[in-house]
Amino acid sequence: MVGATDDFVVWKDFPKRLKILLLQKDEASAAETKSKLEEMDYLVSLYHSEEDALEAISKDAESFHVSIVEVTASDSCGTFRFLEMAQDIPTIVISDEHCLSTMMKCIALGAAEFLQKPLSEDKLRNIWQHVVHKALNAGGSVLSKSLKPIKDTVVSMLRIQSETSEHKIEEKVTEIDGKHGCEKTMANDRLSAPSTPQLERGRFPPDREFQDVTCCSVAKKLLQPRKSSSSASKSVENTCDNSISVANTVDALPSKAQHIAAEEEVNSVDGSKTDECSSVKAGSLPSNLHSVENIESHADDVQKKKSVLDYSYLNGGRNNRKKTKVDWTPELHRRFVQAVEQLGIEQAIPSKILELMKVEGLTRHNVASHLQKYRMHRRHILPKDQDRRWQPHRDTTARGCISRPILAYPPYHPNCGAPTNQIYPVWGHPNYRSHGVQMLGHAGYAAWHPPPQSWPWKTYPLVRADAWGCPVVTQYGQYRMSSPRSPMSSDFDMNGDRNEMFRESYDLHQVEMIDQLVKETMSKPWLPLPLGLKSPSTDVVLAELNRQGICTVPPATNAASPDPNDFCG
DNA sequence: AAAAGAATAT
DNA sequence: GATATTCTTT
Repeated sequence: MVGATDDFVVWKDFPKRLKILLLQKDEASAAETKSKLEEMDYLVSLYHSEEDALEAISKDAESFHVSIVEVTASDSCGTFRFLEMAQDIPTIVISDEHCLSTMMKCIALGAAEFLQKPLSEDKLRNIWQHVVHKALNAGGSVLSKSLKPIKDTVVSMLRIQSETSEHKIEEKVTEIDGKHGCEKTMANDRLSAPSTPQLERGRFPPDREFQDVTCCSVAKKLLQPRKSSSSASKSVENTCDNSISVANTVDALPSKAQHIAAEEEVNSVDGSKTDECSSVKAGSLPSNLHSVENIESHADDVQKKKSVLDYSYLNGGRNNRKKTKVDWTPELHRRFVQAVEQLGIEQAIPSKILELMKVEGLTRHNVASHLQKYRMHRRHILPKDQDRRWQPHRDTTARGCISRPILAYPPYHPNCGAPTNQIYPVWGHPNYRSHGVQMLGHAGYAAWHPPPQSWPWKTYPLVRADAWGCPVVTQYGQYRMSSPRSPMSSDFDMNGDRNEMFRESYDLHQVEMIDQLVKETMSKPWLPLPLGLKSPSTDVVLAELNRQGICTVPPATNAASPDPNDFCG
């Protein structure tokens, strides 16, 4: 729990005592604004000149949560300058002006909002939203002291809400503002603007999807399930419906009984458990599969990332009686396999698997069905593999494969913490293609993503984690003579950025061992290759020789080359 | 009765 | 072919 390590400070009566910098030259109206704000329990520091205001900011960036500055026809430059300088503080511009270009300029310079005078109470009251917005957008490391409690507060409130509604927090948050009795959306991590249509703030990173949520109706519209495409995009795009998401923590999942009770219901008739659109949900589940905490630690990431196990079924709400198919995405399958491995073959029964998987909304039937397929597939695949596995690769007497640690692993690691496919990561099939699911999990798992229409356990090129927990090295992808790196690391490279997480948790020891194995093998070419090591194909050898400037090859070299497709002799 | 597993339907 | 559903067995 992230919150457990950090000090989790909740702002009890937020937004009271929010610190506001007020920059207004006209003394009379400044006093008026100030008193209005103070009535709402905001703490106001009034300045009459940009210099003073800027100085105050520069002295201590933490002094203010939000600033309100007035722009006038006669002096807009000062305001612009302030906006430029005060990029770190949400700034609301107020004005008598109705000049569109002035408004534009202010917004372009980063103003959070442009409010036209006279300032109504409502307009002022809601300025806190900008602070929340800021707090949620600030990355964890950048989060200032003054914003931290606000973020914590928001998280806390959302958590309460989520618990109340018995829902996982998803990435869309509605009903933040009960006062207006309408739904505001935090879709893509933003709060809608308080009072006037809000333009995208120039200071936000440009990669954010522009989503101009300006009023309740729009927000609601955005949250409408897209009914027409129930089968087309069943996977991750929608959140207003039943979702199979990770029941991440015990507290998020009140009781096992409830979980099991819920199991068979989620997809059935009554949607009462899942009051979908008003639910508070948090996506962004990186590999560790936590939910609420991610609001804290990844609030800035929340917007784009989709829960890896966010199986959102269109139309899955109360009206839809038809069960929707479970999309056994790689992540879901990975959890399945992990559960199966953890249980061992004898104990791997649907109910237990389901329990271990901790995937909300998934039913025992779903698991049973998948298990059936899984077993059938295994039955089909395994005999071959076993043959292959025990088939001697040339001469195994000299370099028995069994003595190689990497080649002979205990078939099953109960509760070892790291699932076998984490220890023996595999990577994607060259044809690997994610169908729209952003793989946030362990990169090793990413490779479990079955290439379309195929099961993952038979397609990855390097290491095959046995479906029942006995990973077997079957084939090395590329053998590079010039750089005797571990074949794993060479494949890392091909895997791009997914490797970051992978690298992190991958057991370096294994890599070293393989590295050593490869080195040894290369240094003693007269010995037979250990099982799992494959001699380089003719093409690779020729290419490498060519690369090294050797263009003529004696015929004998060619003749000795094995069939590139035959990895085990 | 409930769960698992197999067979069958979609 | 993948998954749901139904049937049969435990």
